Amino acid sequence: MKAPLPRSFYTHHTVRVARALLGKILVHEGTSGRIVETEAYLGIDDGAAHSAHGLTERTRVIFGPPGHAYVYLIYGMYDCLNLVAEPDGVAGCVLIRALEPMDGLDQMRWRRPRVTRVEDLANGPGKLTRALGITLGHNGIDVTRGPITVHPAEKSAAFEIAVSHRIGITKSADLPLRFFIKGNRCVSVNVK
DNA sequence: AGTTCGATCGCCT
DNA sequence: GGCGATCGAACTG
Repeated sequence: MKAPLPRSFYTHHTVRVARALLGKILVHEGTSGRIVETEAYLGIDDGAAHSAHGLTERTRVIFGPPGHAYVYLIYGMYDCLNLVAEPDGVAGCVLIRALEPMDGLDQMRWRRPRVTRVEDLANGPGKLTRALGITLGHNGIDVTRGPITVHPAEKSAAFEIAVSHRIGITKSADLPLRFFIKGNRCVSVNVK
């Protein structure tokens, strides 16, 4: 396993970070997966972003230093993982939407017992946090240190990046801010 | 203090 | 393809 991505990886425009995260490896306590789908949530001119209404207790992490985890509860029951981008003081984060499971398949199956196909273990933002054991308790942690970390791929594999509008939002719905590995079987939904 | 509604998922038809 | 679960943040008054 290579060293975690350094903070400088995250200190860029959110779109650049969202694209660069594709193909990287997300790790938590013996479970891991290849990131195959992301969405960018911008600090300005993005009504869908939680940071759109400014700095609050909830959005504090998004405005903070890059390379940290923003985890929030959606629909009262699912946890969603974001990685904070942009310099300290500037809002912007990347929602991790889908993983291709790699290590710790037994643990993932234990946490998601009704799933039969490997590609269904982590092909959604709520599914991947459940599969890897990521919860609200991880909000604000530094992913350059752990226990959640992100690593370069062991060997570089060529892939094509596809772009679409983001999934499940109503505000700023047409912005092309969803990025995924074209043709990957673990992408959450087929939307173009 | 009450209401609305969401960056989802899985079960039902 | 439709819908219920489940709860907290943000907004209304």
